[in-house]
Amino acid sequence: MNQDICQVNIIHEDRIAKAKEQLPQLKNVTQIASIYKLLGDPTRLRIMLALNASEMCVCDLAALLETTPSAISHQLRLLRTAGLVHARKEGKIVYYNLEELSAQGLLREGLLYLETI
Amino acid sequence: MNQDICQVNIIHEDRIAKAKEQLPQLKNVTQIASIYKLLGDPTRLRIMLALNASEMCVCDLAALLETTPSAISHQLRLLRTAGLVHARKEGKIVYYNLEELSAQGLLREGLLYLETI
DNA sequence: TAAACATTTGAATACCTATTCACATATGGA
DNA sequence: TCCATATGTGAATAGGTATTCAAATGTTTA
Repeated sequence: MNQDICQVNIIHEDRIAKAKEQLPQLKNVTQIASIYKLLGDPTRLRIMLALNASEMCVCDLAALLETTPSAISHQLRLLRTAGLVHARKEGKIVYYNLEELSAQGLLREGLLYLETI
Repeated sequence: MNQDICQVNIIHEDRIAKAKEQLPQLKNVTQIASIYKLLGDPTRLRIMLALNASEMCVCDLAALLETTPSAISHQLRLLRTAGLVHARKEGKIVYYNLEELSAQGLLREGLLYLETI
């Protein structure tokens, strides 16, 4: 079959039209996707779930997740840039927290999903 | 600093212990992460949102999302394997639907997240 | 000041993955 | 039967990314 964009053989124009109305702009969908993507890595998701339990520093997270502070720090930067966590510095130590009202609903739904399996 | 697993310098044992209690098993966290990851790609997320609006076939999705049926089919296979969508064949045409009670809560939260930006 | 330590950062690397392309399969109609 | 069409599939590839390693930065304390 023709590999080009499927323009000729549109099967259900009504359904396509309805979905087109309901679908957010690509730009916005991409933005939501970027949040899902951040939660889609086990290390980052564990960081988020750990911070959901308690404020923690980089070394805490490294010990808890049995990895290196460097790996944690790299991932925290991504989470921070996306506004999912924020940092609070106290002397040498940097404490990380979940950003309220950002991804907690998504985290909650993820845990609910787990219960259904 | 030592790049090995951070065992020596555990800063807040109480917080680590609390988080360790609350954190699901790595195996389970990884499974949730795999769902987020599937939603973390713009093409797949748009497929999911489109199917949330209406049942559609591969060609419909290709036309709506302005890509090839092949690309759509590849992504649908991943979504099907994960149990997020299911297929219903009718003659030549394969209709795809969202699997109820699977990722709809996650989708809803994603759209809510969009409203907060 | 010097040393120890928590964290960050940049480059390198190994792995993953989304799309494309070519082709196969399957179904319906002429 | 032959053809058009809808979908699936496998290999190849280009781009993305998580981790590691080495080094730097900033901060406290001796």
